Amino acid sequence: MGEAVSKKGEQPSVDETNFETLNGFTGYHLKRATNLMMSDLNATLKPFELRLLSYTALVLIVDNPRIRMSQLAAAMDVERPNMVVIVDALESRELISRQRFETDRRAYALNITLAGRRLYEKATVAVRAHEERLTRQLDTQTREKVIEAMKLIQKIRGVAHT
Amino acid sequence: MGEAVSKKGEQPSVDETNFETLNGFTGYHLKRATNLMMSDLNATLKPFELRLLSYTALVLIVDNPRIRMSQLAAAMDVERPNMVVIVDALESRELISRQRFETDRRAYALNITLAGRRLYEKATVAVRAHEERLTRQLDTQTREKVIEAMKLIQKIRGVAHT
DNA sequence: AATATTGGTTATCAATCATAACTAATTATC
DNA sequence: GATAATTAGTTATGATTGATAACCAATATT
Repeated sequence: MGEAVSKKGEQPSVDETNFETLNGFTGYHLKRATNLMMSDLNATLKPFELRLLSYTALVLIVDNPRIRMSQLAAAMDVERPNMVVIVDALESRELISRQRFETDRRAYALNITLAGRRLYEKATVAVRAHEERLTRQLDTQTREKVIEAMKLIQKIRGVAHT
Repeated sequence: MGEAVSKKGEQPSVDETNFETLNGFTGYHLKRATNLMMSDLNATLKPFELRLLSYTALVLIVDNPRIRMSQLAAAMDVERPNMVVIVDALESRELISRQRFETDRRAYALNITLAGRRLYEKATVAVRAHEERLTRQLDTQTREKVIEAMKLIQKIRGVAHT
């Protein structure tokens, strides 16, 4: 990206790219920073054989014992069919357990297993380090301000629509 | 979405999801806000039959007359083969033109056409409105601070690696 | 001149994400 | 209390996106 080497003195100076217009867009910067963070996060999770979505599922199951698959899917903004694959993978590694609800025998109660909790703990240490690494250059106040701003953006109802 | 309720003495209380841990992560908020913005942006661009990447290509070609495809691909962090499809589509709509370089006859100089510029202008008005709509709740100072923060994050060299 | 490299292309493949349709169980309706 | 409608989870499938390998033509390197 970005910094190109000034090779030769050609006429149209083909070597440097002008990002003028894009630089004016908040969304542009947001997307690029997010891409970087997500890529780094995935690399961070790889040693645990977790990916963004499977780790997120783990976290939500830890924080929400006996959560249902559909609730988890809604919380993660993932289609239910895709949630099945994620949950299947976690269960086959015995990181979580499925248990029928007695009150509603269609649904499963998802719970973390002991192994799951251990992996969660270790992965979360790594994730916090990753977060610290990538936001180190921001002072605490800035970090909070950024989070507040992101929350405000999320409050918007999609105005333009599909 | 959900505010966590730590009500006690209830049953599983399946209705509210606890996002405690995720809420502590900057990357989580960044990703959600970005997803929302990108989704809204795509909806914004749809009337112009443009998508994130094709619009970005248009912008960069406007700002960088005679840019090469490979330079464009590098600027957009897109693999060259995928760049071809984007450029093909724009060219077949006669929004841009390909022209061989005399100095290097392997490469194409990409230029905006008149129709391309007109579409660019219209689309950019819509994009600016979209930006304004989604960041209206942030005062100017906050907006700048956010952009600065995103730039800082992008400065980081990916520490964890593939 | 022979070789390596670069710009662009084609074909292909893997990963991601969404949709339709199905079952079993529950809830709603009459 | 039977029937219809809805919900939870699942299966199969399809569309879209993004990445890789191999190739041709032109330039650069030695």
